[in-house]
Amino acid sequence: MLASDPPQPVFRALADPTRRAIISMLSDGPRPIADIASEFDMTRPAIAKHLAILKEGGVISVETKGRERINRLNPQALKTAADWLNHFDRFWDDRLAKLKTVVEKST
Amino acid sequence: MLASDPPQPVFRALADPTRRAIISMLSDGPRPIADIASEFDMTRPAIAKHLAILKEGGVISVETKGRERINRLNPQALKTAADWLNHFDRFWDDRLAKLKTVVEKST
DNA sequence: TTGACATAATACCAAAAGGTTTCATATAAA
DNA sequence: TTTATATGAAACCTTTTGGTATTATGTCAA
Repeated sequence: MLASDPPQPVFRALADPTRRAIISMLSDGPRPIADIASEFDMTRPAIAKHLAILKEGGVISVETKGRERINRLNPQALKTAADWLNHFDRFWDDRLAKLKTVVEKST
Repeated sequence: MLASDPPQPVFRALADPTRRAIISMLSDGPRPIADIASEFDMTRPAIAKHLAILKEGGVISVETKGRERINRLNPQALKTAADWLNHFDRFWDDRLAKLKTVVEKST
């Protein structure tokens, strides 16, 4: 059985390589905008736009701390996309798919 | 450790809801273009463009059969995207992540 | 061989995406 | 209280995206 289509904003957020790089970056811990922007050859407003799209997709959450805004990865949103894709894993890994079913049922 | 960024065309292919619907559709078996287009409220050329993008991403392969062109799902490309996302599963499912590691090592 | 069918190819369009620069605002620090 | 810092927000630009309609091409079938 296939998963129903996941919320569009998650896959939209994943569609850009800069945003995927930001996701990887934030998996090491939360960071403010300017800090993130310093790692890209791109202006800060451009990064801010990417962060806005990541937030729309629920991929990050933002916490204002003084004059800084801390961007924190929200991996649950990534799971939404992963779940959709993993429904196709029966095509590439039957063994693992079966094992996962066992694990999930044993919960 | 995180996966390196996967080929951009795969995630681009996944970014559109129509294309994801086509992927689901083709997971039931290969189909020609007109057949796919008949299930959407959209012209056939529009569907043909989506199929072209799916093909660029390696998500489908196309086989010409007489005057028909059969579109077939290529799940290996989906695995590329799934692999990238699943590297974050330590954030949402430690138990499953560990189990997968065991399974992969036992190969 | 003529006609119907499946698709390709082209031209065109509006809106969204991805970037820039410039300016405004709020907080921290001297 | 000034000044520097971190960010927001607006205006603008170019390219890409997602769609249309129209026309052309190749293949099957009567």
